[in-house]
Amino acid sequence: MPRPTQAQRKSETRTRLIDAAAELFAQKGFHAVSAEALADAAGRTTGALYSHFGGKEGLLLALLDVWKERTAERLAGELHQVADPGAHFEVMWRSVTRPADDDRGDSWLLLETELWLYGARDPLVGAPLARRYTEIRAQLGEGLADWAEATGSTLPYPPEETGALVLGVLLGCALQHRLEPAAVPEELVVNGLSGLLGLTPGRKTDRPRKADRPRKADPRRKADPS
Amino acid sequence: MPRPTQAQRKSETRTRLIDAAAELFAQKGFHAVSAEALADAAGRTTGALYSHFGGKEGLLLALLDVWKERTAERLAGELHQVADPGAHFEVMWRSVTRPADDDRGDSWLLLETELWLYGARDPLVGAPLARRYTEIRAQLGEGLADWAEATGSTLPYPPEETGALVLGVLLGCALQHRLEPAAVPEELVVNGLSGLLGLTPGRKTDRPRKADRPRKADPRRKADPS
DNA sequence: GTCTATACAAAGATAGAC
DNA sequence: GTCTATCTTTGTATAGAC
Repeated sequence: MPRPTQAQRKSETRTRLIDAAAELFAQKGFHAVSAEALADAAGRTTGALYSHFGGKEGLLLALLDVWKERTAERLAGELHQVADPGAHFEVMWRSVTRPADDDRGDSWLLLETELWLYGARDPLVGAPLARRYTEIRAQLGEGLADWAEATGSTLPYPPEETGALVLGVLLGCALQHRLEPAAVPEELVVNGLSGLLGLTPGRKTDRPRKADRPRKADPRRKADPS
Repeated sequence: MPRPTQAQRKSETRTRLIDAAAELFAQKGFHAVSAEALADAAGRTTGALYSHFGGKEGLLLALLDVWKERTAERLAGELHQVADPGAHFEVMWRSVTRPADDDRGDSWLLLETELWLYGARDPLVGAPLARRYTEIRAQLGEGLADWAEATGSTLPYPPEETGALVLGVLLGCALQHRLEPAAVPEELVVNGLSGLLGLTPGRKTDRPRKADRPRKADPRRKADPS
């Protein structure tokens, strides 16, 4: 870009600031990041930040919009290859727990939680955030319903509710995984999701749904508190 | 208490500050609460806060300890009546989503998330927090394993992993519920948890699991069996 | 549209009196 | 142990030059 126009520079500044916000909000949290730190990370100054977004909160809202789009794209991409749900869940789980591959690798869960927390306290953020979650549930649930329809199987819940449960497991397990990875092995989550939807857990192969009970691991050697 | 001793007053101040911290950290978030606001809410001044805890962070750590105990007690209390898991899950779900009954009513999820977020960023908080989650998983899993043993049924996963999945569903669904309560009805969570553990879902309503289910993209209101 | 400089407010933290 | 008073740092936000 030898000659960036004004419009280009403006757009570039917006992007830079939003990216910096995604990074820093995830890493340190909204309130722990100063406007100056954001501007610095974006290679600009606070003046530019205020000019574009009116302040930190405006930047957060803009970030939320971008975040919405990115999530939609990512989900659509991952849901596109409609393999069996087992491999499917594996991909989703990894996309939620991946260490630091791309920019929103490990930060993803942190930013997600940061946004949730902010949204739970401030309706101005909570409303669009709630809409976003609804869209995720819908995409997730309809993807699975499509798969079920294609394979002739049936899901035990309607699509939106299926999406809620799947998203719930992924989120809740990811939170635990972040603090103690060993406590939530990938296989457990994948099997759990399969079992949740009435598919046979522990069996990613073409096993009929209730033919055999899941591998009832029988390590009953825990302390007996009686 | 006509004559509070020094020790009593000291203990009282600690308690007051910790309670205020639980309340305010949940409501506004750690960084959004000033030391003065905490002291005010506790009926003390910042001097007392620094004297007791050395600062806001020390107060957070103390709060985490208390939080651990309270969670353990609460879980133990709720797990004690070993009815069937269905009613069991119902109680747990309600304890996680209750509006504002007692002090840690609605605030519970907020504070929980706030602590998680802080812990994910700061190992000093993350380590004890991780231990706490491990204990919760253990209590949860062993309670269910006990029940399974008592009724002769078998769980598809070992106790700790069962606890991880159950806690995951509860947390992940609670996060969604907070933003959009209608999207995560209680029945869905209870049925989901039952299905997850290999128990028959849909048990609360004596309706067979595949009774009627709206097709994908069917805007018809789903049959709400209640 | 962006930068420099700065006014203004708020928070963290401490010293010393009681 | 607790309070009052205060010091220092940090952050928000804006005004005006380029």
